[in-house]
Amino acid sequence: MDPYYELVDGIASLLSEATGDSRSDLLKLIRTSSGAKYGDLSFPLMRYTKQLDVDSHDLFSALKNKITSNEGLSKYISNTSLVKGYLNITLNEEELSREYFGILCRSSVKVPETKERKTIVIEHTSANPVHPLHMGHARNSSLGDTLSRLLKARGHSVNTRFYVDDVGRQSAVAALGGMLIGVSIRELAKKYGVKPDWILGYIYSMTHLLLDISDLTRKIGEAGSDEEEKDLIRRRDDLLIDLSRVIDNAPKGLGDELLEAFEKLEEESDPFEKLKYIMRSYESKSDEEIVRLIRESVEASLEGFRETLGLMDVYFDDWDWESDIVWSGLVWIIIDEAKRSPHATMYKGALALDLSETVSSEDVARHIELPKTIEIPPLILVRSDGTTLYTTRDIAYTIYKYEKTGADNVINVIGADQRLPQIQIRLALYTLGYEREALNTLHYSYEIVRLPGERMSGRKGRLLGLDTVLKETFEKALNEVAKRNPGMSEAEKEDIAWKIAVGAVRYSMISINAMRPITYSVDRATSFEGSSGPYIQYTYARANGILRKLRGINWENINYATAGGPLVRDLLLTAIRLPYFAAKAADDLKPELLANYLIELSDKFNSWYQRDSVLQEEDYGAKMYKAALTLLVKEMLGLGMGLTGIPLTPRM
RNA sequence: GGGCCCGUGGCCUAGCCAGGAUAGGGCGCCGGCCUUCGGAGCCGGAGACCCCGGGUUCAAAUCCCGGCGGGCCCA
Repeated sequence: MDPYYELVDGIASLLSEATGDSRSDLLKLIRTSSGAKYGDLSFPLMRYTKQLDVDSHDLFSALKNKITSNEGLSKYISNTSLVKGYLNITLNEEELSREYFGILCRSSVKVPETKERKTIVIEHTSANPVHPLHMGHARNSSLGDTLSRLLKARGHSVNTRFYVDDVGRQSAVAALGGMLIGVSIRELAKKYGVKPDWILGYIYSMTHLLLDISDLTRKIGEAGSDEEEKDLIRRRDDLLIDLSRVIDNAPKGLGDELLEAFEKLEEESDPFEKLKYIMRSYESKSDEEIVRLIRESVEASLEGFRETLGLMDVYFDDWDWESDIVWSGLVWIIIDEAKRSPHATMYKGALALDLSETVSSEDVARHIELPKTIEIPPLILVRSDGTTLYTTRDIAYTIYKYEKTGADNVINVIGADQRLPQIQIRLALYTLGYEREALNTLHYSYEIVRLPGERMSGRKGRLLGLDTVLKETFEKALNEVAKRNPGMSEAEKEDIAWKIAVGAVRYSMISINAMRPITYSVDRATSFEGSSGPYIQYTYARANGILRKLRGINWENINYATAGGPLVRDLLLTAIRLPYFAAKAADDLKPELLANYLIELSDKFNSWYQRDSVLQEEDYGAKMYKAALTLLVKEMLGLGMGLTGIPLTPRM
């Protein structure tokens, strides 16, 4: 276990005994002020002097007694004082140094494991295969992957899943486009030298626009009034502009191929009938050729996703195809259960589930964040034409996740714009008797990533691709690395530049509270200075550089009195708190806590380092202390970087 | 029209859930630090009615109510 974590936890226990409040409540009240001015740990007594009706001096001495008479705790504490109503605890830096240096010498630093281990499914990214990944997905992946790393480190058993959205109109549109060109996505990718997910993205956007344009052209012919006709023509012109932009962005020749084939299709048959046929036969798995076509093109796109996510160091345990959930019959089992349910109803002519009773249940109100007064309309499960809705498939999928893994909790990392349907899904689960699944499923929502001025739209070809951002950042990083390391091999420079690019992007995505919308600025997110991933990586590299030159630490000859220097002491205490904050970041599902802490630790190391030389230290024992402290910082930074997916950079 | 989220120096952001001691950082701006443990850094400075108005409290950036502004969702 982690000594600092144990120490704070132990103090909270003692305070709990004295005040009668729970240990976890008191844990929240203990402040870890890093400025040594007010003590290293402080606890406001005011609320309890009133609550317990005691004098603050009496309360203070009682608490002080409890703490100092506890042997396990008191050895780490050098002083307790009462200042302005606060109980201030000063930690014993020498004792803590000994403890942590001992850990470094024997093994390695770790996140303290929880006593309540759980099996947790994290579904994240789950991007639609018809668009290449954009910066919104980068936020999703970075959050989801960091949460999974944190929870694993905390001792939970974590299973990560990607839900492949291959059922519905969008993949059918993409398939239609692919069908028209008549060459597989993989071959097109090879032919044009472009990643398959981008090829499919272009084909989807173009086909989608061609369909809309075709539809408008028909409507223009049938327009009843001049006014209506004008409006339709204007709308069509807009789409034509969008189309020409997408064609310009796509590899040269691809647009022409598709345009030609689409015109031929329009002459020969109705594209919309064709599309409907594709949709229906895929969902019912009735046409082998269609199934093969969609599966193949989606799989090709996923290959592109894996390549990008691999660069980001994001991997999944399982890939679930939406079509498999449909074909397995699970969706229809749910629909049957719904039909038999007393809450079954008809809404707008379709089978729906009445959620009103569930909404008013107290059990639900405690676990699911419901809007205050909103009326939740009945949830439609099957369209009047017999096809299912994605929410219905999502209900089945949620149940599937629990069945497949025996999970205690499911965390779905999904954009905040999906809030309402996500609430409906959980309410529907509860209504159908899947209470456990409903109450233990969390929608981990995050706000959108916007481009300055507009929303990203894959359909219109307006998106900032993750591949594009990574490549740009990589180029910028490579330039910097080359400047600083003229003698280094190209391969090593590139390897380092990729690490920097990933560090920059991942940090920029997790360091900001998920509820805050991000207006994306390439400059800011790919900055290598100030609060940034590369700043942390740079600090790590510097610490590593010192250790490389030191060639080993003599653990027997450390002068622990060195711990008393103000900069050294502050750095030490900041370093040893990292596992504690990592545990908190995991428990609160707040990666940004750890990201910010890594910056704080880096700041303190850099300040110290600038003023207090390790290698030039003349006193041997002091030099060894500083060496061990440098190693401690390096190990703590490395631990935190590993948890946030910021690649380790021994050199850069 | 209704619901959800956000509002902290010019810009970005931490703190808000769990009220408590001079509101932390970063970018940008101004002035310093390369006879070297890596300047992607360090030191110093200017810059904040914590969106507004009420309320609760010994104490409010933080909690409650009412506005305003922006985003998202539903209609």
